[in-house]
Amino acid sequence: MREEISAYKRERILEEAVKLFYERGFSGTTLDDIAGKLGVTKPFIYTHFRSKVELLEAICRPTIEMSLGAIAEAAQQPGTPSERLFDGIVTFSKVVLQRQANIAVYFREEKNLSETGLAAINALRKRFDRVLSELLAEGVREGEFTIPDVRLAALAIGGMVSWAYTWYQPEGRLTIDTVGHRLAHLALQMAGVHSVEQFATRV
Amino acid sequence: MREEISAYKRERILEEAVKLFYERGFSGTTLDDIAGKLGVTKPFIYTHFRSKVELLEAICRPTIEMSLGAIAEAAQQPGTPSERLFDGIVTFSKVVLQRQANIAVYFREEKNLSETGLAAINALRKRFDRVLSELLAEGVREGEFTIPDVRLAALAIGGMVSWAYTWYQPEGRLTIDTVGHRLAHLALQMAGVHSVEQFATRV
DNA sequence: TTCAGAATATACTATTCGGTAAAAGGACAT
DNA sequence: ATGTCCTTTTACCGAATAGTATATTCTGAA
Repeated sequence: MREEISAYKRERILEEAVKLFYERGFSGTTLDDIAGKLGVTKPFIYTHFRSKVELLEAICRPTIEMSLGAIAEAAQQPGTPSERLFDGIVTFSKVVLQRQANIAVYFREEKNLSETGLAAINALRKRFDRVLSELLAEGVREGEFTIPDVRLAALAIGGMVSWAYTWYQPEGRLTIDTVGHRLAHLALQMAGVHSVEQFATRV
Repeated sequence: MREEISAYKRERILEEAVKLFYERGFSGTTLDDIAGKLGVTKPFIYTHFRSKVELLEAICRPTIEMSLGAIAEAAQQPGTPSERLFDGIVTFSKVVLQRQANIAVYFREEKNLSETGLAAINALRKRFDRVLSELLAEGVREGEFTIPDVRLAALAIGGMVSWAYTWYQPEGRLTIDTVGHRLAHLALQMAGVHSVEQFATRV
């Protein structure tokens, strides 16, 4: 019970912090700013986080973990490589767009992470690239994909999706699901899949 | 003569600034750091730039202008849409990778720009997206491309290429030209071009 | 040699802001 | 009511650093 309340407060701090970091940047946001928006004071934040940088890590790390999780889970699902790639990109896109602010803060403020925090996150990203490359390679082996450079293609697909944090507008013409499906579709085209049409309305 | 020397010094400052901003971030870099690396003092920098933010703008703006220029020039060249898209992506990739640090600093430190500086750059980016979208639309009209959502495809292609600043390693296995050609190739696949092979060794 | 004017440095200010020690407030059991 | 423990605040420090006012040095002309 006590823990639940504490966890809730922690979440509220994170929510406000990511919002402000997203709008004004990490160094453009004061701990007093965050506290002020929450109607509390700065030392209150220090009862939940050791430092400003730890706050940043708490924003970035779980989000990158979710990104990796999205691809990794889809990759080990049953189904053809095309199906798994499609589903993986859809769910990965969902993470990127639902947690747009977290993703943006991570990519922008990476340099402000602690050395250990950055190392941990970098390891996750490496795994992300490996899982995606492996999935592409499997598709090539099974004759579904035509990809001259699998590692580069993985980076290209990952980039295409990650990049969405820079342009997606929640109030715009496209829903998160729509963007996810269209990006997944484009990923299959990049992979040289012939019968892409069948995925048009999938999931 | 006086002006040339002054321009040269200005360039040296910019060179060192972009390097340090790239390595340590904008707010992680002191004007004294930059001056120190150059063997001069802080007020010296102020004889060439009004403020730290102006320095940042001088790093970002010309680079974004070059990106736009790369696509815009290729788009109005003679040739089929496929050829123009291919060439445009190759030269755009070149800008991104040759000016990797500038691009990275821009995307990371955008929030630190002045309101007017940001507005100017945003206008350039809008034009970039429009030019690329228009090129894709033309390819669709002429039957070369198959693209359900042209605007989204433009963002996807732009993102795929821009993203390269996050992973490209100048000392790595791939040259800038190689990456450019492979990304252009992937862009054509995304656009649904059938005979992509003919572009494999183009340029 | 001297003297203007440009180029560059020294030395300083004012402020912002992450972090903390110590006090106050509040809930709850007895 | 009172004492205890947990939560939150008040009040403060010290370091960092963008920007500047003033001094100095250099250069090239006369």
